[in-house]
Amino acid sequence: MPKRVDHAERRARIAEALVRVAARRGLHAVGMRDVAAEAGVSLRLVQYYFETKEKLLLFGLERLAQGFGERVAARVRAAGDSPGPRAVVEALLMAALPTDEESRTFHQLYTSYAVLSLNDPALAAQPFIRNPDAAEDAVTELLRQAQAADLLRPGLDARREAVGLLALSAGLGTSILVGQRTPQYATEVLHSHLDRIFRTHGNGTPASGTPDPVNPMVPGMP
Amino acid sequence: MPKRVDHAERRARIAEALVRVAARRGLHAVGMRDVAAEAGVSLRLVQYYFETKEKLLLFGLERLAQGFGERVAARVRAAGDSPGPRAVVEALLMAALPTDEESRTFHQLYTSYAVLSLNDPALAAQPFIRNPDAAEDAVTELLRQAQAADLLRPGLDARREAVGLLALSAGLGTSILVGQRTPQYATEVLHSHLDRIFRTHGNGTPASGTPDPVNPMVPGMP
DNA sequence: GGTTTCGTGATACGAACGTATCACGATGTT
DNA sequence: AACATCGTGATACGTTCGTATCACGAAACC
Repeated sequence: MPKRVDHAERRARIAEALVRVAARRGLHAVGMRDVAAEAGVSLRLVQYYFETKEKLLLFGLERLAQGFGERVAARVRAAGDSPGPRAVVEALLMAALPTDEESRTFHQLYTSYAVLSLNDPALAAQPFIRNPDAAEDAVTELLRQAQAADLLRPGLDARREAVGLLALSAGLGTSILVGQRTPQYATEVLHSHLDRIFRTHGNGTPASGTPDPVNPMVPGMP
Repeated sequence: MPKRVDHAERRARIAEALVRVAARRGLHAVGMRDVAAEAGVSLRLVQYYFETKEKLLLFGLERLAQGFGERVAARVRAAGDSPGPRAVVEALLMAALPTDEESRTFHQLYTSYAVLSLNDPALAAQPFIRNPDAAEDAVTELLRQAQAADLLRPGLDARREAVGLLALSAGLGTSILVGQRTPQYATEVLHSHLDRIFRTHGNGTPASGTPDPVNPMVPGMP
C-alpha cells in the first residue's frame, strides 16, 4: 500500500485542508486533528509532513499569499493586452477586495495571521512585510508612469497616492468582510477615488447614488 | 476581610486586566488564569464576577468600545469651541489612528474581536455593527454641513466620501499597527486626502515629501 | 534476498484550559 | 443571638490540545 509518495503534493493537500477548515471555523480554532479530518488523513500524517503546528501554519500562510498573488496577476492580465496604467491599478486594487468566496477566505485568514503576528515573533518575521511593500512599489511605479504620460491630475505625490489607494482598498476590504459594506458599494467608492486621481476623459463613473443594502453574502450579519 | 464590595468596580478592574494581558500576549492567548493573575485576584473571583469566559470577553469588548468613544469625543472637543466641519472630521479620523499605546491596544483588540466575530455568532450579534455605522452617519452629516456651507469641492456624494474617508482611516490604522507605516506618514496621507475633498483656502498641507522610515514603535518589526 | 529506509496507523502523555464543587469566614438581617 | 447570604480560597474534573512513542507493512537498494 505505501507507495513512494510526492511530499510536496501531500503538503499542498493538507495545507488546502487547513485553509478550508480555518475559513469555516476561524484560524484560532483549527487543530491538527481538524486539519487531518478535513484532509481525510490520520493525525499522524499531518505530523509527519509538517512536524509541528507552527510549521503547518507558516506553510499555509505562504500558500495563501502565493494564491493571492496569482489571482492578482490573472486579473491584471485580464485587463487587456496593453492596458493603461489606470486599468492596471484598478485591476490590482479590485483584486484585493473580497468579492468572491475565495478572496473572502484570503482576507479573513490574512487578517487572522496579521493579528497573530503582532504577538508572535515567528510570524512577524514572515514575508508579511515584503508583500505589501511590493504592492506599494508597484502602484507607485504605475502612478509615476501615468504621471509621465500626463494621465494624472497635476501636483500629486505618486507614493503618497499609492499608499492612500492601498489603504483605502484594504479598509474597504475589511468593511466588506464584516458585512458592513457590499462589494458593489465598495467598488463605487474605489472608482470615485480613482476618478479624483486620474484625469477624467469625460467618462466619469456614473454618479448613480446606489443605496447600500446590507451585505447578503455574510451569513450571520443583519 | 470580605467586606461588602462594589461589583461594578471589581468587574471594571478585571476587565482592565483582561485588556492589558490581551494587548501583551494577544487576545487568542488569554485565559481566565492569566486575567486573574494580572488583576491580582484568584481564578475563582474572575469566575465569580463573570460567570463564563464568553461573558468576560463581551464585557471587555464593551469597555474597549466605550473607551474609544470617549477618546474620540475628547479629541473632537479639543478641536476648539466652534470648529468647522473639517476640523471635526479631522479630529474624528485622527482619533481612529493608533498613534499612542492606548489606541494601539484598542486597534489590535478590536481587530481581534472582529476576526473572531466572523465565526462566532455571539460576537457577531454585538454592537460591532452599530458603532461603525454611527461613525459613517456622523461623518456623512458633517460633510453635508460642509456642503451646505460651500466648503466642499462641488459634485461630491457626501455618504460616499464619508465611507471612503473611514475606510482610508481604517486601512491606514491597520498599516500603522503592523509596522508598515509611521503615524506621521499616515497622517500626511489622510490630510492630503482631506485637501482633495475640502475646498482649499490656500493653506494646503505642506507638500514636504517626508520619507517613510520604518515604524520604530513596533517592537518585532524591522 | 536481506536490510535499511519510508509511510502510516494506533495510542499514549503531559499540559493547559474552562468550569464546577466544597468549605468557610465575614457580614448583614431580624 | 440565630440565621441567611455574600465573597473568597483551594482544589478537583473532564476535555482538548500538541506532541511523542511504538509497531509494522511495503518498497528501494546493494
